[in-house]
Amino acid sequence: MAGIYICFGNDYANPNRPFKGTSMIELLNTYTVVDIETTGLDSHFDEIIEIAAIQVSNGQEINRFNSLVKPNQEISTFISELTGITNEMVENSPGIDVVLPQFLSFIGTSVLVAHNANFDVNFIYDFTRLLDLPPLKNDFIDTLRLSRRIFPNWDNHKLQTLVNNLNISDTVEHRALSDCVNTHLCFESMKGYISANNLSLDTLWEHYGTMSKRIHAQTDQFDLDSPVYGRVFAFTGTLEKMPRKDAMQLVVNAGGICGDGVTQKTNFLVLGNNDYCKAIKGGKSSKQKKAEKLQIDGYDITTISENVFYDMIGAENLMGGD
DNA sequence: TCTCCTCGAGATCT
DNA sequence: CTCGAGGAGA
Repeated sequence: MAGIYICFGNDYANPNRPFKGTSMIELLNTYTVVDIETTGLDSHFDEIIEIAAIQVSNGQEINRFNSLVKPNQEISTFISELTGITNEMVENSPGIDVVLPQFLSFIGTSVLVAHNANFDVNFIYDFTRLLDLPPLKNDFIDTLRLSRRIFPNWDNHKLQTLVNNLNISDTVEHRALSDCVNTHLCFESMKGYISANNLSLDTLWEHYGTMSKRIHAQTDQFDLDSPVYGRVFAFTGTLEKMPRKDAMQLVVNAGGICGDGVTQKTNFLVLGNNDYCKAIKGGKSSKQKKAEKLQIDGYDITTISENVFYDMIGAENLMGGD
């Protein structure tokens, strides 16, 4: 599908991990599944002992990465029993300083998929900083978050539970590559469940915030001279050339701001096809009427047609020129 | 009525 | 971390 990129993440930047990517909910077909095994839960004190990734294209695995990692500290018996990874096994394995650059090269800039993705992403992020590597910026999809939303009645949403309930396997191995395989299958299974049951991300997240809140910029490099930059947009009616949320995406990618309704802060109201309200008195939507009133009252708001909107967004943004 | 915020409860990862 | 509840402000 077209480049819709709905993110349902935090609006505020994480002060401890300023370059960390966004937790997005998007049913992508091309992504990289990642998983790590560690000596414990705390990325400040614990270390990675195994790291794996699976490159997925069109839903299918096309490549995999897998490596044990020798930590500086001893692996506790608790972790050895949990994962099956012993001190002996990692004795001759490379350190994280060797493995992490290879891993980062493998995942590139792809969107990551993981179960409780924040755990893996935070761990990897912190070790990129520790080793003075470029910080992990990849956006990511959390299958934990997705399963909680799709199956709210389940007792829990551990990977083990997903694997069982989705009839993928009986047991989970608690090894990095094995968990990647399971997470891959779980994600594909949930995507299938959504389409098979005529669900969609919009319906699943219908009451979470508002549409405009769910759309985040795909870039942090804005053209400050764009007529869109820093301006507040609202939409009314159905656009002809694209879904409204795609148009909102264009706005925020150009550094603009989207609102759901017309307020005193709105600068532009984009008029789509309003056939549906022909029957309404004056043939104008409530948003259009409100915009006209605000304009009369002296507010900086202009109603524009869909075509004028695309002109404002500008060929320089869509065609990569300057 | 709508938007923005703060806060607390509840999970999941090894 | 995520999400929803409840309050402040318009």
